[in-house]
Amino acid sequence: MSKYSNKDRYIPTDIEPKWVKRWEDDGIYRTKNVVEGKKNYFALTMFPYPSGDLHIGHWYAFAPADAHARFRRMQGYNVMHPQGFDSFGLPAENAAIENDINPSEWTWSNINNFRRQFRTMGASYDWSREIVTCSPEYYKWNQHFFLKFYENNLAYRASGRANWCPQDKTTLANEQVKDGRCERCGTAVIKKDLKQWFFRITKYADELLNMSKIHWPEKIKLMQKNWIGKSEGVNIQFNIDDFVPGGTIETFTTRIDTIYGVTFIVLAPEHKLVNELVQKKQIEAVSSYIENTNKISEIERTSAERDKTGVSTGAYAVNPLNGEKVPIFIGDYVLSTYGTGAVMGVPAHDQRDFIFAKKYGLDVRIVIEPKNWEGGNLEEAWLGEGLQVNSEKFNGLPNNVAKERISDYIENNKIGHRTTTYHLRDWLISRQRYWGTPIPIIYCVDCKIVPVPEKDLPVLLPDKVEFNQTGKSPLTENSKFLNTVCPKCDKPAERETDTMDTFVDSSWYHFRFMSPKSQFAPFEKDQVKNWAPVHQYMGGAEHAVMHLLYSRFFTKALRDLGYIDIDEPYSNLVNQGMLIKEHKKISKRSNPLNPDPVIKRYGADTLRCYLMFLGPWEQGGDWSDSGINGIHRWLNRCWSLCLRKPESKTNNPDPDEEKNILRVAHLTTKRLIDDMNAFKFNTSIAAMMEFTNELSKVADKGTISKKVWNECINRLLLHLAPMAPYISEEIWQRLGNVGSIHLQNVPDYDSQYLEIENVTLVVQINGRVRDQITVASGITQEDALQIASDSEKIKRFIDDKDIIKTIFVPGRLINLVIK
RNA sequence: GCCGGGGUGGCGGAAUGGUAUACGCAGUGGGCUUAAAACCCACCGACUGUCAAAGGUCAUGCGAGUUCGAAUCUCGCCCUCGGCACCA
Repeated sequence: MSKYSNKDRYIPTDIEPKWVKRWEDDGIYRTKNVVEGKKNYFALTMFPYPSGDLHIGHWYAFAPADAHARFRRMQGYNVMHPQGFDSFGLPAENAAIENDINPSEWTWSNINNFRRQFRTMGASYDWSREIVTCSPEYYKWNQHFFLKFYENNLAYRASGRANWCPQDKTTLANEQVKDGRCERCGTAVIKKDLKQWFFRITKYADELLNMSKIHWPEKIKLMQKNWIGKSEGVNIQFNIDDFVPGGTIETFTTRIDTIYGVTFIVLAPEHKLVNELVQKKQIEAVSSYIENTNKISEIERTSAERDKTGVSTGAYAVNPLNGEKVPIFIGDYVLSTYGTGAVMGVPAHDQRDFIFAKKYGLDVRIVIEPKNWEGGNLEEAWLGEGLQVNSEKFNGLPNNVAKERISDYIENNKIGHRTTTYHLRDWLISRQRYWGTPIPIIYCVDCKIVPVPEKDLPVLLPDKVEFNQTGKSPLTENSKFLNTVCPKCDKPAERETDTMDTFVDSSWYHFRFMSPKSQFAPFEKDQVKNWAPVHQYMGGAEHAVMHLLYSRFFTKALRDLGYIDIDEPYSNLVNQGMLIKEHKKISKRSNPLNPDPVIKRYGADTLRCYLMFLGPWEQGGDWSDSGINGIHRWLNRCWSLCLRKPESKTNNPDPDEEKNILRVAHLTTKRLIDDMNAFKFNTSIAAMMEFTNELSKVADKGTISKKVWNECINRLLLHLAPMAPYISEEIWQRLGNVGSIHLQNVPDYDSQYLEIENVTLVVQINGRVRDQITVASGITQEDALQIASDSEKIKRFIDDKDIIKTIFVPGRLINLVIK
């Protein structure tokens, strides 16, 4: 028989389920919209897609975020920390195709599973605010916004070459193509000509570049800036009247100062003037070149390492500044989607043009004088600054001055104009898939594009469809859905069968949490006033130029449509890093890490704390199977330390020991508050461990009074509560406290306790530590020098030497510079 | 190629101009136990030194520099992990 009954031991599996139920019954995490005397604080994590199970990556994202939200709650904020499910999307549909199950059933069963597993985690979510994007109550509002966007020219339908994923059989937005591959499945993306729906995000390109109102990691802001890719330059027209009567080729350049160095023009093979320009003897070469271009993959085509190729059209264009005729080529290194789809070739000052010119024996004419140039040929393009040469009346000007003068000249003579181009494209939202929000549009032979009237929303997604994988939306084959009547003329008409990109769902979900049950509006204005913008957003960096960009766009669009009056969705953003295991990526097959056995063995508190302890959250961490033992041992120590029998405490305290333990206690509080504010969970826990180590040292010595001891224990528990909600609550209750620990306030520190009488001063000789002396903390430099030079260890060094300088850092060190 | 994060004991990591290696893991020795687990105590960068110590030297990717003093600041490299990449 064990000395202790189970009642006295820390058995996580006994206490954890009990508290989940109790917290839920008492509704302690239910958030009121307004609480007198408290500031609102909206803590949000990027909501999950409900795949099979809540895996360790979810835990790593959500548990520390929950601890932070709990910490803010205990600091006295009225915290809303909601959770929901981003539940439209391909996996459900793919599961349906593979296993012949209904996507809706599959999704809802996963959601139920997630709900259960989230409860195990002990997160402080307000489940009464849960939202599920695949429910009609939610996606109705996607449709509503679509219609508003359409009315206000923020949504439009256009045909063009769209990114197409042959595996997922749908189009993709530019942001969802990474390295020429589908961001989801990694399949090489091809181009397909299709009529698609777009959101006009480019309207906000400039405003999206302004990030003065968001406190986000520099990295994310930079990624967005690069993605938007603003560049200022000039569109200039080259006359091609000899070949196309009255025609011109417009090229975009950021280097108009190099206009006199143009020795050729290159058009993208898709450029609309190619057919008109191509000369008889070049027809065959040009068409076979275009054919080849269409054959190669997008990855290959956009690879920078690839040879630059092209073919002459046989036509010439006239440089409007010097009247020179230059040959026109087509080449696939010129992209039809950027600028005007045509570039002026300046081999002397652009490396790509240089390579192209060398390959096809074209002239290289220097117009900006390179540094140390002696008139010889170039080995590579000169990209630096310099004075204009070979540039007629602009000769001798610094090129950045010439840039402005030449631009003025071009505008005055109406041969072109200053312009700005962006890498950012409009957001393609059509998806040829079933499991998403139906786009609320009807096509009528007479009335053309007709929006579904607001009163007919939601356009419900039909329950049953056939998955024939034709590359068209499965809704196309559901005649009941497809066939309808025109709302305008009542004649038979057809519905749009594409569904929306699921990033539409997540672009405004944070607003829905504010009034999740609202039936007559997507969200209530009053609640937006109470809660927006999200004070603290937390999630992975992989969404930098997808969700986080779309969401900012949506906020600005909704503002302009009068729904809200804020400019940004998320004021503060923190990205967690990646969790790896024993130096390798975690993978279901090769390096698995399933949370379930961990919880069974150690409990959720241990798992939560270990995830926070194993490294700095923002940088990611390395899980070790043995490392978790340390956290479990520590929680066990906390348990026995806090629940010691009162007999072991003394009535004859030692004032010095008490002073010291109170100093450590208050120092722990200071460290904890600072570290939690900075999301440094690892050092927060280390601080608490040091505190428990100190408490252990004095626990049996009988030098601490009951009063001081209890003060320390309470302080420890209140700091532990956000990280380990179960064990702290259990101990709190066993100690006879009334009310949940999670409704208490975090104690502050009192700096009077931090002061100490004596400090250890390091004595250095020439910057090297030679001794340590204990002195009064307020000691003067003179006294410190006296004590230091009396020390035997120091005497050895300074005998027969001169002290030429003394550096004194109060409370830290005294450094003697000797010669 | 460009942009960003990072490189510290056997391992995860701490310290952002002032005692490098906090905290934890692993390891070693001891206690408790019939035994094991658990738990408790002590030690734990390398080299040198000693019966033991005291002490000394070296060490934060590499090389220079600034400073009384550098993991921390500056310059130049190397490695690694992310992101972007023919954007005219």
